[in-house]
Amino acid sequence: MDNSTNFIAKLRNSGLRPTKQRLKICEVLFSGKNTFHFSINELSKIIIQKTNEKISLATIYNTVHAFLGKGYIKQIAVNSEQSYYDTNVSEHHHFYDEDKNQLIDIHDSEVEPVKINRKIPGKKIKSIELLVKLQNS
Amino acid sequence: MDNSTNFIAKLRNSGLRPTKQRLKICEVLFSGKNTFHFSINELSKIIIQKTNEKISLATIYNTVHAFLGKGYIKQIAVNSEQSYYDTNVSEHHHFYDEDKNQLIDIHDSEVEPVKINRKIPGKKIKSIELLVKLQNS
DNA sequence: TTCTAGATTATAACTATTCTAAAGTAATAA
DNA sequence: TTATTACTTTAGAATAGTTATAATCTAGAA
Repeated sequence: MDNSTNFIAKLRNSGLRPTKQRLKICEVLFSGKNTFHFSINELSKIIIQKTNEKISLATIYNTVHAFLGKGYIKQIAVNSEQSYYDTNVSEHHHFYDEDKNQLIDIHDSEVEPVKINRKIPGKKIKSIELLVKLQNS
Repeated sequence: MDNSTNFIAKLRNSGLRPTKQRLKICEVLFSGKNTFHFSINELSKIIIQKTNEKISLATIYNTVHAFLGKGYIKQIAVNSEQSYYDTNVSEHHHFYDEDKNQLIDIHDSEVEPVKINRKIPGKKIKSIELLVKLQNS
């Protein structure tokens, strides 16, 4: 059973039709051994590099939103210029290098777990994001 | 010595000309006893409410950038739809209520201090932002 | 094979933000 | 004061990221 078979099942199981485009995006996002961060534009370029074919921006946006909804990827709040996404959906934190415009994972062992001693009535915590902005020293 | 005198001195001391618009924005941002969060659009509306006059969006953007540069306010990374700013420049963290689109301060006593046990060569930490996203429970 | 709901696409539209260049104003010096 | 100059404000144009639209296409079911 190769990767593409896996992706077909993965998509079907979560109620998404395994279209050519979605499979291609799965390949790009989930075939490598490492997780990574990307913006929509970067993803578009990676797709062209790796597959020599272009997927329309609209479809990339649609697919990224669908994958977000299914929890395949997550969004990272960095700044308001563009959205960043992460193929690592486990709870973890980030350095953001403002000069290189680059996100770097912070591993659990590198930071004390964040503990919030306050509750907001009627609300539950959806996510905890820690962003450590870096500048040249 | 009233507020506006203070703001004139404040602006002059940091090398910004105390123009009518900048003074007005100072009033709106720094006269109240509480700090608060705002987007550019919200600020524009508050100015109109409080002074019955409109300041052009370009000037508001300019001024907010100038004030950011001088450290009068700080920016908060919430999402990529728009920028949020905070008149409380001390290091503290936030809840973000995604349903109400509202930021809520987390006080120091409500969270353990964040400690990062990792250094990135050639970089220094510029800021540590913790954002706790909330949803209806 | 046919049908249909869902998917893809190019492109238009929209929103937040930045740029431009003309007109206005604060600070300085005479 | 007045004149000069550099900085500021402004409307509106331009740009970038994202979302909406509507026509075409396709996966999956009948």
